[in-house]
Amino acid sequence: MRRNGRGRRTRLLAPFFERDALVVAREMLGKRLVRRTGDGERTGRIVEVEAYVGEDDGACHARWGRTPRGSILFGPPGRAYVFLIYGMYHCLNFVVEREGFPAAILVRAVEPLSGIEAPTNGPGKVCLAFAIDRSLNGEDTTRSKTLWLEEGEHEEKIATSPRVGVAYAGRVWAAKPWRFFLAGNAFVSKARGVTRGT
DNA sequence: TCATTGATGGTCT
DNA sequence: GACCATCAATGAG
Repeated sequence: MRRNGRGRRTRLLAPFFERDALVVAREMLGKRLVRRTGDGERTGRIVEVEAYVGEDDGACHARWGRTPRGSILFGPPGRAYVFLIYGMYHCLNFVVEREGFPAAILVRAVEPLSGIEAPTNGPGKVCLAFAIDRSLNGEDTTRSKTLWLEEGEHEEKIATSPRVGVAYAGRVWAAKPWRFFLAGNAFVSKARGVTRGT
């Protein structure tokens, strides 16, 4: 477990998130996702993410501008963006880049470390296993007592592929290699056709 | 192994 | 009214 000089685990703060989305996406791999509830603490290593970048990105929820749902994306970095998808699952993102520029990193898969009993190899399953729903939308993870990221490492190589489930975004945006995952990690999602990367 | 489908409700034009 | 950053179950080959 990575700890700072006083033996505490090190939380990721605004400067980490307030950078180029693709850089943050890569660096989020291996970091520790922490969720604290009345049931105790659940933690896991992030092994797969996707980047959604700007109003021009045909797959980003900011593509219509500042709609009620997407307004969180325009806010300060480090906040959680949680939305309901297909009427029954939630997706967890971390808002990145400077305030005013809409971008977020989707957490697609996690390797369980503690307190986890359900599978976490997919964005909907991560939210189920970590008890994450829309009540956490807008949560400031740089200060939150219930949801945040901590420092962490990985030795695996980083692989990339197009993002999953965004064919509607058009040829250009759907083809962007903005899915990042740890090559060979058993907890990466089993999305068809895009599980192999470089 | 691969492709297809149903569940289910919020959010968009 | 159509669509969707998902998932598990189903059935064909």
